[in-house]
Amino acid sequence: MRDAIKIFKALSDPNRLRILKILQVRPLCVCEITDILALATSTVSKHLSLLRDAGLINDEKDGKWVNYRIDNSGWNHYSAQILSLMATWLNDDALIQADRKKLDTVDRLTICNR
Amino acid sequence: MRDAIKIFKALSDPNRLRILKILQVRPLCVCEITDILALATSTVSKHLSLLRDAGLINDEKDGKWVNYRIDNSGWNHYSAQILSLMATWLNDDALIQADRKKLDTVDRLTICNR
DNA sequence: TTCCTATTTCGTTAGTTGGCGAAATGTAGT
DNA sequence: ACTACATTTCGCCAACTAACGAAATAGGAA
Repeated sequence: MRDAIKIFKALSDPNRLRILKILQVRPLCVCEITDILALATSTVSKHLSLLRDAGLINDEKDGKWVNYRIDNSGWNHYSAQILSLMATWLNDDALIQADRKKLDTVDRLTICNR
Repeated sequence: MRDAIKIFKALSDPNRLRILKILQVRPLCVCEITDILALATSTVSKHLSLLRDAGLINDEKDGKWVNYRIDNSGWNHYSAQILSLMATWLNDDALIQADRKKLDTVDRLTICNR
């Protein structure tokens, strides 16, 4: 039951939903996500941690960046099924669409180190 | 997005998951659920309210009882899909199984008014 | 080795949530 | 109309959570 609760809690916050929806498009580093969501880096880092601990995303070091992406391993028994649902959900949501539009221009080489 | 958040929040609590899992078996009144979960009536009522507001269950007056049951109307855009998932989830969970076993003996005619 | 950058962790604050008991409400039965 | 019963709402409390800034950590580049 704890694995299911973890997933539901992870998805109970609007900003964490936004993170998941933009990561569906492509992998991103913390400061790119920070830029898109306009939150503090520390807040984003914590949100990412909760999503990762729930089995919904994973991370990978890439030079000086840590890239986060959707985790399709399914190590959390329930995550694959939820991720399948989430792929179809909220794609018409105005805020999600606005976030995704920012993906066109977000670029770690220009926004990090600010 | 608020409808999705409502559902995820509703399912983020172990006791609310338990309520949903026993209601999958059959409709129940508040005092039957109260007996199975061993919580205060007021607590159960509040949990039921959250599940109902999320579109996962509905209620119906039945004499002096209010019966709650799974809501298959799908008025919350996302609830049908989550309910389909939940039908297969957690059925092996020991606590859920124990709760469901109590369904064999719970009887509003003997437990209410105590 | 040192410096710089990206990220994570920590500490604090304000707001939210799950539990309870008490009070209020709804209504069936007499 | 009154009583009894089932439920809901309210008020309180303790625990939890999302936000931030500061400090600590990780590690790449020079």
